[in-house]
Amino acid sequence: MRLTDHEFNRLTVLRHMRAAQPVSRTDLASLSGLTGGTITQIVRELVQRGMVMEQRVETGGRGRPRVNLSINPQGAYAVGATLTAEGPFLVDIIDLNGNCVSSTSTMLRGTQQLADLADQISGVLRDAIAASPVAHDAIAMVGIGLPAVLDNRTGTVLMLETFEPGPYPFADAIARQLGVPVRLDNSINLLARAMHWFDDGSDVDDFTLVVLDLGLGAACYQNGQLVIGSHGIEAELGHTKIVPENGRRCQCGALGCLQAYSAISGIVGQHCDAHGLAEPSYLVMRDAVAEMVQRARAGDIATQGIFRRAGHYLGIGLANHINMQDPDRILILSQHPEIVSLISEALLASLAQNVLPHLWDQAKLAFGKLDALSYSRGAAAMVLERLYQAREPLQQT
Amino acid sequence: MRLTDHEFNRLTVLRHMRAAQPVSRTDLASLSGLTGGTITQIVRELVQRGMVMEQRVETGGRGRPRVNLSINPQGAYAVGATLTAEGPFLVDIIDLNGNCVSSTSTMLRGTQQLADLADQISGVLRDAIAASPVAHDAIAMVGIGLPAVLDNRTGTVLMLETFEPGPYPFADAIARQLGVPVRLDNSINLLARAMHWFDDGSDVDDFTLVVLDLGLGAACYQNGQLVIGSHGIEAELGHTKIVPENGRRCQCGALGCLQAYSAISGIVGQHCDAHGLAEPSYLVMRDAVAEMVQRARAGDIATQGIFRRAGHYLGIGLANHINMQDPDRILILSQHPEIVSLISEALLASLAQNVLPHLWDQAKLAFGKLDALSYSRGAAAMVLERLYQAREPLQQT
DNA sequence: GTCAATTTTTTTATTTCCTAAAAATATTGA
DNA sequence: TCAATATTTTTAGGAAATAAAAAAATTGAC
Repeated sequence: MRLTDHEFNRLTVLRHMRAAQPVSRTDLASLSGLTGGTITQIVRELVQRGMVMEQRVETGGRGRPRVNLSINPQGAYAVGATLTAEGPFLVDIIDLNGNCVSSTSTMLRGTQQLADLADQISGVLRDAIAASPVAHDAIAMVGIGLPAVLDNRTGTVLMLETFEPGPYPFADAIARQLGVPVRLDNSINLLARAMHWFDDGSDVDDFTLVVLDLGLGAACYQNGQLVIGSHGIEAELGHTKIVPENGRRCQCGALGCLQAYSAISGIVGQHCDAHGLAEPSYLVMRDAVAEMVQRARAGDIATQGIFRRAGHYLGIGLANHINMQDPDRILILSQHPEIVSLISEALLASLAQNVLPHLWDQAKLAFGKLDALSYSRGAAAMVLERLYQAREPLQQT
Repeated sequence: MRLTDHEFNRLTVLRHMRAAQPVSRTDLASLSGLTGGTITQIVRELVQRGMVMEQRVETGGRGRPRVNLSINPQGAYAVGATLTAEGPFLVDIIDLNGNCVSSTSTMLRGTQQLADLADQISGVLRDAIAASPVAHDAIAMVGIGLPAVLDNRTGTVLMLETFEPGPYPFADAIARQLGVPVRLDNSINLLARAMHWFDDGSDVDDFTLVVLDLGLGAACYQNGQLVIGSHGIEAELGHTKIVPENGRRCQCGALGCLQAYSAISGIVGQHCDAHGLAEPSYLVMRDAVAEMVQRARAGDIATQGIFRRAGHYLGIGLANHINMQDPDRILILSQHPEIVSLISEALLASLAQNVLPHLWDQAKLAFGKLDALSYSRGAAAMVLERLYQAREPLQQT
């Protein structure tokens, strides 16, 4: 869906305001390229809706003093929720600056019915909102992230592992029970949204986010927009093929997937292969890799080799992506910085070797720590983007 | 550069007109979602500019008869030119329907100076236009395709093999000498533009074009726009890495590139490796591969193996792309259908094996023949797109 | 033949939203 | 007190969309 010029301008103004806040109207005009009159008009609307605050400023110089504008964190709240791979369902209530006001984690009852899952989630959300200091009608929208194949425009879940296959109108089901609009997206897309909206990514319009966790996923922004393939699926970096012959078997059934070498599950899996152990379940995978980190640090050559290979192959996978797409920046996120530090040397060498010379610049690459809140912030970012596009007032209060 | 709403609407109307011509205003309104009044206004401008013709229609039914609209092929002409990998410089003059009016091929004098190349090209273009039945001032614009790294917004060449490195303002240099606006793009991007504007791709807004020739290239359309990375380089499918260890050396210097296995140069190269021959030059590469085709057809197991591997690896490379980007369609073009038919079985098997099940559908894939005119049609398409965005009259006649 | 019915196209009134320029506002320093 | 100055708002004007009314061009029934 193409935004109208006006929607686009409004979003531009808000994005500049977020990045530069507090900032005057005049500065916003020069940042955005719009005229002062237009800024006045757009800002007036945002102030009336309670999303933006004004604040006098004593400049000391001559002339009419500027009025600084900033996002009003209390202007509205978004609920960001995530179903994690390991089970707990996280609910955070986020203000307009991306700060968390309240946070809960709930273990859901096992089920294979998407309808049942939606029911449970509705209940958890209702409780979380009730228990929070935020009034129910100050919640503008709910954003939910799922590790699923889904259509984020309609909020329909197509495929969620261990559940009966969809399509199921997940967002609608929850919205009906909760009485608040609900938006849905894939977990990794949410992280990318969080980067783009709240973090360093906010001034970068073309970047790729790589998440090195139990699995390996990626999401791309291009021209300031999340790239969504024709099936609405995130970039499946983990299932690109790195080893063409006799590769390791991946959970997806294919052979030689990057994930089977460079994701945590792959790293642990290779270790188990070498020692004739059964691969541990997801629940203890993090413990297993922590032990491998110890070994590698203690000088275990074989284990070091596994990490080195993980870095080398991840470099190939990323190089392939860079050669195809030429993103401006790449950000690798992980919950486990110690893993990143063990693989980064091989990764950089592999990138330098495999990316086309014109396309390679080390400054492209950055590493970051993934924390549980990022998902919720992403869900909130998705909601904010939607809110800012809309023109209705936020609250009925 | 974001189009304004009006520009976008104008382009939308023209695209629908092209695809459905001849077509009435009313039908255009429902196709485009715009109101009749808007269509009247946009079409009036296009008719005044001479780009669209009206034609009465006897419907037989009741009511005011519809007036059919179609693109006026003689409304303007675009020059499409290409510097081919093997040397000849092709110049075609193309009408607004993409049909070729006049065609020349010239061998340029060898040089390493981009300025010299631009001079030669200017001369050839001037002669080609003079020799054609089209008046000089009916030429609205010149589009040139180069197998180069370049910035297509500014018409600057950054890197063209065997030439001194840029940046060099190639388009400006030619435009100054010729007195006609000039646009530049990468050759493979041009092919994608030709597909999107003139051919089957015109109703598909997300597709990937793969060109299997001496090298191996690709270009992607997403949301009806050519995807251009942050360096303006086309998707370097040929330099994605398929063999992670001890792969063949590629012209780019790296090891294990897809191009070293699945491009014609790679196919011939593997044959030479096996027989201890020196790799032939680009000029006789096509003869060499033709001989290999004969051998394979005659039952030579080793040669068949090379083609099979080419297909298998191309399948992996494409699967990686599909898993990352999820394009709606994939079109594989080649000048040599016989090569495609030798590799297609292995290619399809490899795709079926390596693409994630949700993303795979055989209908996605199509094969086509690449003819020399396609490049020029692409150059013309680039020019037309630009023309349609502009609002000045086409000609000074 | 005339005219009601019908379909297509154009016109008109209205709205939205931008820009440029003028006006208003709010402050400091001479 | 007011000139100077910087910021913001207002105003007038224009581009381009929509919805609805009007106009145009034809057929078929009587």
